[in-house]
Amino acid sequence: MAGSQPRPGFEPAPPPRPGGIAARAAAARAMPAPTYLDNLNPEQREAIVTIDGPVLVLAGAGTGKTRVLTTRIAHILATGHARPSEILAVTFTNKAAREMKERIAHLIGERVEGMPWLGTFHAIGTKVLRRHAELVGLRSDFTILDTDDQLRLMKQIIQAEGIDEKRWPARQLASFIDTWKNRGLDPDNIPPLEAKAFGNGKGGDLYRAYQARLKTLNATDFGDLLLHVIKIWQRHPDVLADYQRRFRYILVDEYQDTNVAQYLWLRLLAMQTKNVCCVGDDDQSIYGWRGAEVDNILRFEHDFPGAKVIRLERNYRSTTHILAAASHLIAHNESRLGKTLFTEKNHDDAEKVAVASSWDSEEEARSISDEIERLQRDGHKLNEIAILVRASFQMREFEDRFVTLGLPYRVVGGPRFYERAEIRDALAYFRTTCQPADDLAFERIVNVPKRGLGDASLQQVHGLARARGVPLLAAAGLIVETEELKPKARSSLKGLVDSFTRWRAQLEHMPHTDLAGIILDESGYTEMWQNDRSAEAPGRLENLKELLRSMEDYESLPAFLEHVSLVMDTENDPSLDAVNVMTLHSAKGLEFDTVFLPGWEEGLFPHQRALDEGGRAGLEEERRLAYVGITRAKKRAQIWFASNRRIHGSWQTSIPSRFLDELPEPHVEVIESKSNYGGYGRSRFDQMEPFGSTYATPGWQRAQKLKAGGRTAGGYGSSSDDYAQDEYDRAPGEAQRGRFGDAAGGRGGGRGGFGEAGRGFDHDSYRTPARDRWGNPLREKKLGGVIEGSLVAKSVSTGAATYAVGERVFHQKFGIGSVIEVEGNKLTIDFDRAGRKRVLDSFVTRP
DNA sequence: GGTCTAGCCATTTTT
DNA sequence: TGGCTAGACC
Repeated sequence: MAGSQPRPGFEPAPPPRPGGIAARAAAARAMPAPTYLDNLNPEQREAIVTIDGPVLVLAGAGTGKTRVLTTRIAHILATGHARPSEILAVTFTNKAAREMKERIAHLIGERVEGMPWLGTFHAIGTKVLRRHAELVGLRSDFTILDTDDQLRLMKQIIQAEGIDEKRWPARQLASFIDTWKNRGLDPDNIPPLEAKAFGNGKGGDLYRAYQARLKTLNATDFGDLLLHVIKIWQRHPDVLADYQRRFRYILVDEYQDTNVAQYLWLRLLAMQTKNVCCVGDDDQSIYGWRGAEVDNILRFEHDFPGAKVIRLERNYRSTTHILAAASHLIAHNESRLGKTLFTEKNHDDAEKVAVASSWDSEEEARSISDEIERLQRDGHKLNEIAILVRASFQMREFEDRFVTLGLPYRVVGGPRFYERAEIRDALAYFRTTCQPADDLAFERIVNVPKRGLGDASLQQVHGLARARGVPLLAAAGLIVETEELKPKARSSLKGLVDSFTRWRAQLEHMPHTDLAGIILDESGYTEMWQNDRSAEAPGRLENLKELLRSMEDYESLPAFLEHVSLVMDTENDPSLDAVNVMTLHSAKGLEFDTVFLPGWEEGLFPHQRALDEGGRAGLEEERRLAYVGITRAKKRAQIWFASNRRIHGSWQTSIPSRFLDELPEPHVEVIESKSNYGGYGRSRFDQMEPFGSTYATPGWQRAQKLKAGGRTAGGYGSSSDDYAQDEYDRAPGEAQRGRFGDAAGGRGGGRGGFGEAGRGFDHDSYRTPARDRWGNPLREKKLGGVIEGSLVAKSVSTGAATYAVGERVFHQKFGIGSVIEVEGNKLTIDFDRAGRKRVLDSFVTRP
């Protein structure tokens, strides 16, 4: 798990006696009766009890996947087949790992503490890599760069290669390299054609240069956490054998999301014992675009001959209608292993899956929030309601609406705590303190707060660092002893260098939380935000406090930094009752009583780009996304589409998603539009050109139906865009109304009018004005990048030339002069025009 | 070295 | 439409 400290050495497991008498006896004492096997269905039980040999568990949505995984672990432990430290359990997200830990703890008690190898691929990769870092030319205290650092590094490399940054943006290179790493390719074995596809054929070289830079920085990116480990295992069979022996049982969650690198990683480990259990659902593979290989799951039986495949199809989550809708839809996909979910519960009185339309996206937001208020009045918890969108821009209208209504909501996903500028700045200070060689961190904060250290000064430091082959901080330490920099820059840089020296000295002697506070205060960083008059400054200070608080859970600053680089998520406050707003992607694995699925329109869902770039495979992945969306619902699912949507600022007429017609009639109820605009397409309907008509046709039929029934309702004022009207609508005392059609008629019941508009508005707990989210995101400070091939670089001699007293030398800034004194690499020179100066030898040349 | 403005681009996201 | 970036300008 993340947060683990690098441990020196590798403790090999004592002689294993799987299922031995002693082991069983010990287990029997701790675990008198295996109650954990109660209340399981036959398939689940089989998936749990079949512990030897390869097993693939195809677990449909809501079939108890996590339960199987955790119980399986409990079973392995209880039967004495392995000890906690001999089980490797891999997940994709920290959240999943955390949940699994909790649930195992619940099952078997405290012994979960002894499961050191339960974690994400990356956390486990880090742990392995720290033990063997030297085998790939790193030190065990390497840093893990995040995407922001990577990008800056790539920018520097692109510049250094003299490539036009505009034509070849660093982002694109980052995505190339990411893709290569996902596929387990290092610079030496990328396909030549791909290597040439970037930067005038220099793609491969840039990748190589990037890796080289990482090594000198003693750093890795996320991909390396897997790749380096694969390399180590491939090149050092003895090391691999150690791990193969250690991990008697391997479990993998969300197997459909593994990429090639992760697959290779797993295969190396599992080769020996073959006790590998992969749990996944090919129908929920929605991460193909970031390298996930559905093939891994489709090929499992081929890769592990004799594998047992167990299907979990008994669904415990949703009603018959919801399951039928989802199943019918997903059956339109061709590449799948095939599963059919069913439920044994009787849902006679359950609601059918609702399909509704609106005139535009604004009305969609209004209608859905009306419906949510209705549910709330009927006693439903907001926490049990979710709005799942395809793309995050769709959230805005909902947020606006919720703010207007004072309806509590939370955005799940979104910008994360550790990605906020102030948090990253603070972390950069801590990183530089712990890791004086962390140039990227140093660069980030060298002029934050402003210290008058701009590009020009930084270039000097960079030039020297490169010439000497030392980190920036060290170079800064050297340069401030000279007169290279302007006096102002020099003294402020000296101040910073001295501070870091001081903080570093305190690292050992002071509680790390105290030190962190001192660093932020002494550096002037806290003060910078205190003096900032902008609206977000208080929030940022609060975030910094929160950062210091969260540090208390870790034993040292380095331990905390490791945690941060691997765990980028923050928990939402579940105690607050609020509507959940998120993308379909981030909804995977969650469930809610009621799910709203807005924006089912061609081009948005399925997304045009998925179709353009992915063809049929792209369409199928979109369909799986739809499947994921529907199966999140326990009791109620409502699908919406708007006839008009604003895209990139201009209004566009849209066609209902083809997925709508892939739903089964008997389980779907078409809901009348409440809008007095007339539901789908009164006027627009006739205007619509059959563009993309092959796709449009199916949706057409649905559109006709909706048109037929779409104009009836229209409560008063429901169509008003007018804010005042809106508030008026909210006056109490409106009569009962039917389920959907007249929801807008008045939001009377529960919430009053004006006075309560802000009720439950807790600024700390959920997002307030939508502006905050969209108008004020993480503005990063721009720091001077590295300038290669600049004037400075030219004036820097590469070797450490030595000069003799009396020798004539040339300095870029001060001109010609005579060496007066030589003290190591520091020269005192009488310049003909500039007078006597102390400079570093690498800044002068022989004329 | 900081601020202003024109031009570009615009799914999905974890580690 | 609007947010972000790079480069011009003060």
